[in-house]
Amino acid sequence: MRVSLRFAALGLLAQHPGSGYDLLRRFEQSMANVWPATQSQLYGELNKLAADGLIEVTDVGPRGRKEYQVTAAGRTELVRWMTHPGDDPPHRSASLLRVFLLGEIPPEKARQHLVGVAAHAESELARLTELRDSLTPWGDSAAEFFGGAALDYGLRIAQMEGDWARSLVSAFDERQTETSTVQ
Amino acid sequence: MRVSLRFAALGLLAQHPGSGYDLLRRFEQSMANVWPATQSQLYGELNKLAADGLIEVTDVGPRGRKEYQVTAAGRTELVRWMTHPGDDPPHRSASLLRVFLLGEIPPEKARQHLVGVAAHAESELARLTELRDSLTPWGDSAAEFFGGAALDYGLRIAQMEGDWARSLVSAFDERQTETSTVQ
DNA sequence: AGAGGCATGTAAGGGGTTACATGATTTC
DNA sequence: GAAATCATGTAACCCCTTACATGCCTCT
Repeated sequence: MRVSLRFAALGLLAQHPGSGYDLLRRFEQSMANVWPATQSQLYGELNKLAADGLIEVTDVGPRGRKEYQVTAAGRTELVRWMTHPGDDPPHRSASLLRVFLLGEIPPEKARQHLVGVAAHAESELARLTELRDSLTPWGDSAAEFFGGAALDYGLRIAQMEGDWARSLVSAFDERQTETSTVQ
Repeated sequence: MRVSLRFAALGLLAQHPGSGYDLLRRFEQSMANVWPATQSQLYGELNKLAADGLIEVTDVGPRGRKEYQVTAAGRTELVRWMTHPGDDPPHRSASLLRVFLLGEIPPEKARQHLVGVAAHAESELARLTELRDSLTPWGDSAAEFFGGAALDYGLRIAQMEGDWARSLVSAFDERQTETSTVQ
């Protein structure tokens, strides 16, 4: 059983109970960079989780609002998933695919693309740095600690991607001058 | 129109014509780390690409083998996709999701998991280093250059992930001693 | 009374995986 | 002749996205 939105939702509910609507906003805010989810999908998954007994409705409020809470079975299942990796969906990166195929387009455009990748990495780095600095520095719960760790991962990726793209542009330019002088 | 296997297949065919069967092996070998694809999906996509006129059958061999080749329209479409990013599927990382939710499992298990992440990064680094060193060093075509660049990206990711996981373990240990002494 | 937010749901379609199915050709 | 490999395809199922649909509650 693959399924990761399942565990994303289960995990967020484990951090704090709430309704689908509540959860949706938490997906948009804290989790958007790790595991984005749409409204439609989320409601469906919550019903499945409830049907499987991993979460339960503890209260029904105005407008049919359902307050969800993780059950004991749900916690067990969450721990099981978290401590048993190996069944994750494979990584796919469209941006890396582009680079892989960059030899198939005119060199000029290829170079241009790489410069764009570097620029994008820099803006991501800026965005995430700003996000980190805007975070409440007094938070020291476990959830905030690991949320910060995930953010740090993003920052390191952005940094690395910028370094990589810039070094690639250099290597590309060297390569181009080489081949043109050989001819 | 999202669709990336489409362009992965189109791009590989642009590098070199061949049959679905040929392509499948190239997916398993050179492209497995960038954009994995299954046999089933690939044959379906090739038929769609042919129906859309982006590739064409140039020859039919034994066992109904179809030799495919990229058309002019296909090249145009490939260049368009590569130079116009922005419609890529969102990034989802199950392993990062696990870290994000690590506060929901017992600290001991959380730490254990992080150590495992560091170990995995190290073995990935070793695997990719070996792969790089086994590559034909005399290759200097554009495709090989950019293939090497993609591989370098993977190496940098592995390196970064190891650094990150190790620093996280340190921070986690500090945090644990802090809270235990405060009590 | 109307606007905006709260709250949940369904339907259609695309992309991906697994499993099943079939047959031709080459190799030993 | 048997086994391995070549070669393509179909069917069922799951995950995700977009769009549509519906109604309630609060605030002004």
